[in-house]
Amino acid sequence: MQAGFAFSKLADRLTSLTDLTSEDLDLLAEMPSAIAHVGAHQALLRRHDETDRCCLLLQGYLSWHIANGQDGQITAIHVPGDIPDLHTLYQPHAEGNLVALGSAVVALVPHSFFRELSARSAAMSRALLLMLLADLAIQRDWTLNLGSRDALTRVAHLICEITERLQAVGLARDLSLASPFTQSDLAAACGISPVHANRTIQELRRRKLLRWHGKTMTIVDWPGLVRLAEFDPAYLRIRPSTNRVRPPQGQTVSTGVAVA
Amino acid sequence: MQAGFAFSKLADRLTSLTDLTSEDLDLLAEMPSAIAHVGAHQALLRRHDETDRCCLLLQGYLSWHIANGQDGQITAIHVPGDIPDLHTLYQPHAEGNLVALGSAVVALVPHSFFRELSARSAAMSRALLLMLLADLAIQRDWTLNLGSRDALTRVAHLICEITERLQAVGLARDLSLASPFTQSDLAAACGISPVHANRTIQELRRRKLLRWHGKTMTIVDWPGLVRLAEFDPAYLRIRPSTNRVRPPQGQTVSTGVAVA
DNA sequence: CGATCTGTTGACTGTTATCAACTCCGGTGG
DNA sequence: CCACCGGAGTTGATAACAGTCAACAGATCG
Repeated sequence: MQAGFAFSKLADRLTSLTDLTSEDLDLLAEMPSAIAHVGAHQALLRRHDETDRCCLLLQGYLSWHIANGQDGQITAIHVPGDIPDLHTLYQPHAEGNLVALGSAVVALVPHSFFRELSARSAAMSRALLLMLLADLAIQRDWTLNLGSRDALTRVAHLICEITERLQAVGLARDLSLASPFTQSDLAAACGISPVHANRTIQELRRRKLLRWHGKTMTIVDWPGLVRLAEFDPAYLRIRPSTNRVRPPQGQTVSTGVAVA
Repeated sequence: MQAGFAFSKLADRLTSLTDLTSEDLDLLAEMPSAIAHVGAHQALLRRHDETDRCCLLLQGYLSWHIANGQDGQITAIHVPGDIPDLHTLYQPHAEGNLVALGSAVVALVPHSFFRELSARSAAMSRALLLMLLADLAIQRDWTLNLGSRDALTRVAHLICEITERLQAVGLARDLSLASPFTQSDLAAACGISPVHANRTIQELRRRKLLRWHGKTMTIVDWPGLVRLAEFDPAYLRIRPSTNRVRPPQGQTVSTGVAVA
């Protein structure tokens, strides 16, 4: 219903986390935003910057990148519908560089909008909090991934996670996803060297788990990839995609239970 | 002023994050809590458990532990004043096992208390949110640590972090801290094998950076350890410890500026 | 005072990093 | 149109780091 507008992806993401009424979602229509296109490896925010707006990712990927060692470390990857810097609402200070992986499109939304949104709807306030908690759960999972898996399963797990998160906002439904990031980006996210990332991807190809040519990755054997990665999507807390939007409060829906 | 009560450590922790008035802190005095002693490697919460209370850590260390590979992975370590499962207020579901490292003392506090606290004081609500954001920032740093440092600097960095967090709640002021955890615990947190953890600690001892005998660790050369670990405590967002508690609203204090 | 957990050591193996060279591709300017 | 350029991907050789196995020492606790 809101296709084409900046808030559409955000609505998808929020309803993937919690029940929202269409009244709640209508509040998003008032979202003031400036659309910005950002090129590969370009930064939207740098370490120690202070900001008074958030970046709602509409298309592509954003990452938090921290310079350390040879190639630095990517500590988080965000997909469309995410607000990577939502926490700056409360701590306006950036702890790393917010960098695009490949080219991306974002909507710049003033903090004030989210503050008013929270004030006007308790459900939306809760939904934003759930986005932060989802980031925390994902970050825990990255800790697990980097701490206890070898390169092959690490890369496989990351690909599974990104695929699942894309699907939550209606992308990659055919197990085919945009992959504008470089092998070095992938290496920086998995804590391995670029050379080893290359060999790892070759191994995944050799096992006929995925194809990755150009800027598109296709997962050939999803169950096989999930098995290799020991991937359990429970931590993402994404709900099944049917019937996510509830009717406005006041209306009731027959549950089919109270028949008599 | 509130020494001996369960909320004292929580008050220390919250005021390390943000300004709170003594009125705000007085609300904590009404905290209903049951004190529980938990033994080494005992679990307070298991994966997939649902809960309606939080564990406020008073003494010792708690960790989130996930079974994976040989020894599993510790994804987080908490120090006194922390509420490791604060997020269960919004997602009552545990994603890992909440396990004591060494013996610990916790206060079990019903979710309802924190909900009422949030409703009664916006500042306290914000302070609790900042605790969650601090957990997120720490988790990001663990990702950086595991992804881009070798065993020696990884272990050094973790020890620096724990020391700094302890100091924020008035512990380890003399750079001497309780270390009831085993070398295998440390290994599980740093994503290395127990044998290698042992050799790493020996190397830290050999370099005269720390001593660790029995259940006490003493940092011999703090600047040296910080340098080795490339440790920058900024991400912890701990404020300087002087004059943290503001007078109640309504009162004013001479700032020494408006002399007229 | 024996059982068990933790810490320590040595030898060996395996994974991943590093270095350096080369290819391939897309873009750009002559 | 083609030559050139730079970034990305690929390959092989070697080195560094960390894992595994196995044995033993020391501590702790019933």
